[in-house]
Amino acid sequence: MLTTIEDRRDRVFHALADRTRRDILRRSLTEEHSITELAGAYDMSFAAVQKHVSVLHGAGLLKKRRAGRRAMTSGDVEGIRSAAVLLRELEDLWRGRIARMEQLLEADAVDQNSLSPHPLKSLK
Amino acid sequence: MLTTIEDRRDRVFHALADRTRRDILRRSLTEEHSITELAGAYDMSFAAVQKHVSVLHGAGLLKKRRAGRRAMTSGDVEGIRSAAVLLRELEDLWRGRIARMEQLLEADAVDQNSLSPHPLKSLK
DNA sequence: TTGACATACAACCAATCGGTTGTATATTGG
DNA sequence: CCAATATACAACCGATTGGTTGTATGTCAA
Repeated sequence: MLTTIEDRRDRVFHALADRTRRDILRRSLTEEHSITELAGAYDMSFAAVQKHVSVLHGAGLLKKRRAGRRAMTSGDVEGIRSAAVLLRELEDLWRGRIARMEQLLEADAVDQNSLSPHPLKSLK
Repeated sequence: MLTTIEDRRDRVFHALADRTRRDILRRSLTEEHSITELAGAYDMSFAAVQKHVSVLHGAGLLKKRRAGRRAMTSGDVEGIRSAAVLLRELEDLWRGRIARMEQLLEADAVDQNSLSPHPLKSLK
């Protein structure tokens, strides 16, 4: 099964796109919980919470550990960091645009007689 | 329309959970594009790309501007930051830095606004 | 040993998602 | 003016999502 960076990003952001899962993640980051414990906090069935835990686990946001008959879940901060890395990359891209705009403004200040359309559209 | 913080987080992470939308966002963060320009980059219909742009716009990740018959889109970094803020909060939770504050917040868990991260199980 | 408990998982369902095609409307260039 | 262009939007479709119930299995405690 070839799972790419983009596949994992899909899964991480999808897992974070549900408030129940975000809440489960919050609880699991502060302390370890069994699924039954977690299920007691929400107005839904045990199986539904179990599925949410499974989605978080599949995204690498939760770690699971067996303790007798209980399945203990705790947060895995690496998955969160992988999402933060992408957001940081996007912000850097945006900052790069600002840098380019400043460069263009300097260029325009030097060459004010150019009648040609703006050279930004030349990509692709 | 009562759109809470958690509603917006749902929309932001959902918008980011699709690689085509992430790519549109990357392009729009570096420079402004019309929807037709964007659509030319992907192996799908104009309408499909139009929907992706709409999802990104609804999540506050894209700004739209009318230029004659063209709809120009550019990235809005504030939406990205709002996602980054949540991730940072989760990391802080993991470090246990605001565990004590969490306890304080549990005192008024009745409050349904943004401070309550999840609609708690109904206590009838 | 034997219920009661905790989990796993399958089957099912309505709603949403990501895509399509088709149609309508506004704007532009020649 | 008029044809080409750019967008908007509705209707539809198969797949996925988020939930349910039901069943099976392993583990603990009395």
